[in-house]
Amino acid sequence: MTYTKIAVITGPTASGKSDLAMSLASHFSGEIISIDSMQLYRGMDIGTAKPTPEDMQKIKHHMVDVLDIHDSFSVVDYVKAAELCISNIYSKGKLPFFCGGTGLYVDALVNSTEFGDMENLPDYREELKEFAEKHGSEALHSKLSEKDPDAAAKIDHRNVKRVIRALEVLKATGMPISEWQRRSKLLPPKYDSLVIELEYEDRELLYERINKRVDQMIEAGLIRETKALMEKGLFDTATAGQAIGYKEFIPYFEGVCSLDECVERLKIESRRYAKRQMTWFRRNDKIKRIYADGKTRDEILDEAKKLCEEFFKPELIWSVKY
RNA sequence: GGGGGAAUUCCCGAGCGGCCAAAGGGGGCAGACUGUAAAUCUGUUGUCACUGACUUCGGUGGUCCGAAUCCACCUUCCCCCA
Repeated sequence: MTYTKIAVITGPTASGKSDLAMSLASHFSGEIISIDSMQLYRGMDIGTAKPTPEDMQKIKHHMVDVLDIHDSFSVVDYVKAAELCISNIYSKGKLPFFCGGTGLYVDALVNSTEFGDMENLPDYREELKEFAEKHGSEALHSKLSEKDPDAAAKIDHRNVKRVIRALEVLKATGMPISEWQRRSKLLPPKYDSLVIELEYEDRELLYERINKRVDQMIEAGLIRETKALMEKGLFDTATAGQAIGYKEFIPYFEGVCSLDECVERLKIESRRYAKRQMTWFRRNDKIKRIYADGKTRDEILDEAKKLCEEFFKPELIWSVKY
């Protein structure tokens, strides 16, 4: 039994995964599918470290610039669209290389998570949110405990967002979210995937890269970009406005903080994000981790190439034949 | 030159005789994560032989049963008058 194969290059922000993915895609005649929740949005270029127009000209990129900042989006939407990209790429005789650091998206894709068909219930969400504000998060949590004790046991009562989601799923589908999760885990994944994580063993090295990249973003015109997005209402949006790289400048525009203070804040937020990403990937025991410490681009590329060659062996023979 | 104020654990900052290894925040570290995920949330953060012991609150010396807290001197910094 052979599955469709996909390669995923992931890792914390500023680890150098885009660069690596570009090289791999060009070497293996592949195309890149971004697996990043923020590069989806048009106009959010510098702040999301989006591939440059030149990069995108060299190698075809999917799932970049597909949304307006006001569009809402979810993992489910992402996976659906990405699956289309995969078959599209294979139909051209090319190989799909995912590249990005959104852990939830990576897992949903790789595990073929079944989220269930449901409509969101924004009014119900709002109602629950108000309930929590009025009666406290514990009161909301006990509502969940009555109806879905398994989910309640896993979610901290202070994590109101999650509690609301669990209640919403129950109301919308009639089935507890814990049951959805249980069933989803039983389903076999649709794809055979190779997940490579690029990381740094020495945290300081990564943090230095992050700091440096933020400085480069500023030089590249991040403030201008933020201003333009702000005028379009970025900070009133549900998803795009959460991106690290823009909201950190709000105090500067409001005149509350200096630019330097906001830049420093952005660096901190980026570092902390990188940490969360690494925590996410660390629990994935199937991941192939490459430590970049002290290695040249070519050395890293060689390591990744070997993994890809082994993984895509049959596909590569096939493409040589024709 | 004279007068006043301040020095606290990685940082900011509370404490002003015992309940102080010292509030709170930041940062760090660790973790969770199944439809907003660059989001949301949790734990931890002096050392060790860790239900106890030891070393910390600018320095030195003192008062006291007992000091981060009181006194003296010293060092550094800030403010006011000159």
